[in-house]
Amino acid sequence: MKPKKKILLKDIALEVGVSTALVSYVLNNQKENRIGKEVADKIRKVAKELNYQPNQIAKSLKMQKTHTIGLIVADIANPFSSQLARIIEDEAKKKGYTVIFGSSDEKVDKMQDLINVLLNRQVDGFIIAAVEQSEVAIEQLDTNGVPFVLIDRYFPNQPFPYVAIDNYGAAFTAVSHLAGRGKKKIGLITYETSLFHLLERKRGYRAALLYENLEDDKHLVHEVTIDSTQQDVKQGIRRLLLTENPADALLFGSNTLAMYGLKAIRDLNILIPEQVAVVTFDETDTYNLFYVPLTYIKQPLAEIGKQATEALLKCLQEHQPLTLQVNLNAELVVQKSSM
Amino acid sequence: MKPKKKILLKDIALEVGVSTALVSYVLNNQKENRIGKEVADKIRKVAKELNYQPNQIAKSLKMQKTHTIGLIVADIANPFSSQLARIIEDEAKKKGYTVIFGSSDEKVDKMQDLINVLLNRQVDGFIIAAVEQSEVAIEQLDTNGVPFVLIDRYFPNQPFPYVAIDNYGAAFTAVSHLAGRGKKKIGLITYETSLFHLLERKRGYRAALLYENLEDDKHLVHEVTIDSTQQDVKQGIRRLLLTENPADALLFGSNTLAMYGLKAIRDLNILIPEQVAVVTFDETDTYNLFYVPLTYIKQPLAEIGKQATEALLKCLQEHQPLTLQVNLNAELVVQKSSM
DNA sequence: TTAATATGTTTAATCGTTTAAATCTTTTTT
DNA sequence: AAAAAAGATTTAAACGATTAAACATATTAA
Repeated sequence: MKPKKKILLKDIALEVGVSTALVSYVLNNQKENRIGKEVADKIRKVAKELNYQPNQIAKSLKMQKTHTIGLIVADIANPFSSQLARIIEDEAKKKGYTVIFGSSDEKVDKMQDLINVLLNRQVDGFIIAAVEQSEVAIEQLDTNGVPFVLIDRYFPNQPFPYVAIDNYGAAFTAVSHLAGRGKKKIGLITYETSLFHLLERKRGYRAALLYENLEDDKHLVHEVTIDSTQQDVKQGIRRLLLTENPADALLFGSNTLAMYGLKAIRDLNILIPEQVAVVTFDETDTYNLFYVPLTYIKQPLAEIGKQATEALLKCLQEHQPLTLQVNLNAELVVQKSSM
Repeated sequence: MKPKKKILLKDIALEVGVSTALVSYVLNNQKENRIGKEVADKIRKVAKELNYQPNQIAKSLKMQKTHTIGLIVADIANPFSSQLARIIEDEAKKKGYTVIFGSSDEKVDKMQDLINVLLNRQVDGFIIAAVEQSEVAIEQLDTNGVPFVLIDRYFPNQPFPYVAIDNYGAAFTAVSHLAGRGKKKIGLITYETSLFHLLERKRGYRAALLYENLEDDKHLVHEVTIDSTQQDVKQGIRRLLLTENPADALLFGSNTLAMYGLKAIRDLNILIPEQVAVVTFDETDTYNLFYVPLTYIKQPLAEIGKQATEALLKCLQEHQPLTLQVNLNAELVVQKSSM
């Protein structure tokens, strides 16, 4: 119950009968050749005996490094975010870093707020899934010399480091695949947003339609706001499928959209793939357990998380400038929903 | 590019022409009645102009409080964990705390390691989903006077604070429900573990069988190790369902088990609920999108996360001893899989 | 008028580390 | 034998905040 006394450098110094400086040098393996072998051993022994655990806060203050990185995602409860978080956690731990996270809920001000809080806590760098309208916030980080890597989302005309996928290519491949299966009216359900990665998905979708000589009808695209609900998506499904000339295939722009959309499709008793073929972005367990296994665009989350973390930590440790701008390939996993 | 100079208390003091002490007093609203109105205003104005952001590390060192809590879950990538994480994040933020998380992968040594790392970082307290064999580690926290609250899992014979559900009752209700639907051979797929919450589920299952006058056959229970895979669970499904006298209902002890189990059931072309009724612990979106909506035991995650966080922070802020031991009720959401 | 009190601000120690510079010893070189 | 070099350790100043205690000065009380 009574907080046990924390062992400090001072305690070891006292026990061994030397100065704290010497203890510090020894425990950090510095000035190795200058320090007496016996004293060094004694210090190490006592440190172990007393189970000395350095106070990282004090260390951080002095060293101006916290060995902490800030992770800002849209919503840690979303599997896409939490899977990335797990990878980043592991990668960070390997290098002795810990992760503080926060969810922005796709709101700039929440994101800005998180950045501020984490900066006050002196995180050494950030990994950020940037939200709409957050370019200024990111720019500010950049001008202030705070190291960061963007993941998933990025800004096309900015030199900011990022790791993402080739969203254009992924959407293009998906639509081509559907066209190859004889689909003529391929719909897209996505967000009404200026987020570049989503625009790219739309651009890929359009380009593929053009390439495949398919109709690029405005009515085949349904956009919902980024914080929309089950109902809003259901509305879109109705619009695209319950009409005299319905879409014969659908591409969902995110896992959440697919989630809502599939629920709506099932509730409306529309059959996949007989009545409508379906392809979606992102992978969730759901897609394999759905009554018909779903064709999906599998993002290389492990690769994204790893590259982002590695680059950031390398920058932090070796003081190199961050320059990576990576677009990884996403894999189209073809299952029954688009056959 | 060049790190912009961070504004310190000293800078404000210099600008206003007073001591840092005074600045600190003003910005922390201390000694209010003792401080000259004009100076105070000037200090506040300059602080705002220079956009002063206090260095939390320095503050933490001095105050011996980091306003950070450590969250240890089994795996942040698991929706169960990440949903809890989100709630805890929000609750913590409300009170000005941030969260550092780590995944234990159900391993004691990883958990112990995380505790050590986070303690070194001087987290003020912990929220922990304890793993098997971790009683000693938790006891140690307790004797060292480190505040913590356990979630989901807990130790029955220990006075440690926790927030969990009534696992016995939940399992009992689920099995009763199945019995009420006329099921006679109700199987259980769970982990081979000494984790109390899982034992409670098994106990609830058994008690309900007894209560309903149903056979309590060892062959109806299949246990897999806590780090088992899809294959191991499939094995269990085979054992319980592909036999001359198969189970006519199944209760899954966790979301991961259900995930694996359902995949196996589908792959084996066994029909739910015609051939086997299914109820599972935990909620995931999957369960609603599965070809037949699943009956599941819905844990009040928001309530768990909130109560745990609130209690912990209250303890931290008001220095009250932590005593809560809460078992919340879980709700059985009946859907088609058990009809 | 002097002492006591109230008001406003500063001084300086502190939190637990790190580390450049100083100090003291011993050994080597000349 | 003195000077220089090498070896071992300590001193003391940081890091950026907080805060008890000290210090002025102005006001009130006696």
